Amino acid sequence: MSARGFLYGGDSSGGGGGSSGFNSLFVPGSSHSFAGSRSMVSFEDKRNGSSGSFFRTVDQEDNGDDEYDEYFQHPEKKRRLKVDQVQFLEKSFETDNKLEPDRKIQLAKDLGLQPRQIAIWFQNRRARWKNKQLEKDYDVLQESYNELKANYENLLLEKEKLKSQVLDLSDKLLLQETEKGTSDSSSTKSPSEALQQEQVMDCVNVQDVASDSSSPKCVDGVQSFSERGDSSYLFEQDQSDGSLDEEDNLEKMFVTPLSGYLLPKIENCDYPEHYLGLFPNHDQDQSFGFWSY
DNA sequence: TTGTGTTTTATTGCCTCC
DNA sequence: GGAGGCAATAAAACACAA
Repeated sequence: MSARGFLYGGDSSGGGGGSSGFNSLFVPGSSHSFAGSRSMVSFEDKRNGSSGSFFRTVDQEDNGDDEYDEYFQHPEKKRRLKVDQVQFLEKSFETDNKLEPDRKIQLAKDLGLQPRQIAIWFQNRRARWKNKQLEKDYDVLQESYNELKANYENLLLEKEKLKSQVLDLSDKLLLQETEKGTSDSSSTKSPSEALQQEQVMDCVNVQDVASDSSSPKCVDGVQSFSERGDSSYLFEQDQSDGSLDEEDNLEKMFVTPLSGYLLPKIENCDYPEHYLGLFPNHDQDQSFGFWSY
């Protein structure tokens, strides 16, 4: 048995103590609320409701002698605090949830309770408050998770949309390349060719993608031009030229909408090979395997 | 009325601080 | 080493549906 467990004026081991200890401490007419008390509510209050205690007991108000007799026969019973007492303690708890010794003594006097009971009440109240806080934290986290999940699902939808858009554009470019191979070598574009190229360039909107901070980044060792800071990566096939400096190169490039690759704008509609050749594993099943969010 | 789940009061053991 | 806090737990009191 701990020293603290002994504070109720009786034997606290296993709810023991019995009425003998209580009776020996009971002082009829005493002005001290704590004299002889070992249960939740001072027994002195039951004997003399007008004593120094701020509150009377529930039983005293409600039932009178029957309950009083029961108390003497079963003084070990646990008693709940009165509503007024709880409200008083709640207000005190709102002021400060820690209990200094002086405040504990004062509250005990005001409420006609044992200082130990005040300490226990604050301890249990802090535990309840902590649980409430945990519940609130959980709700906040849950809400945050739901928001992230919704964002993620929206990004997946956007990804699929962009994916189909790129495939559609690739088809158009391949078709364009095929038509070019079968037509004469004239440098003049047919109206349909010009329209197709215009559509491609409209869809590949450099500003939209480059300024979108939420755009996915390419991974798996594939770096964009801006990450690499080295234009040679994208011009390896044209290095024989050697006449272009970087400023000239930048003016002739565009950023791919999906991965942020910086690719050369190629005149005469011949960039299907260049465009597609810069995507790793370009086929319909794997061409987007380097995406990550 | 009774069985059951929840809340409240209280104890115990361990830990930290002074 | 004592005082006090906390987590885990017991047990009484309470709420409520069947």
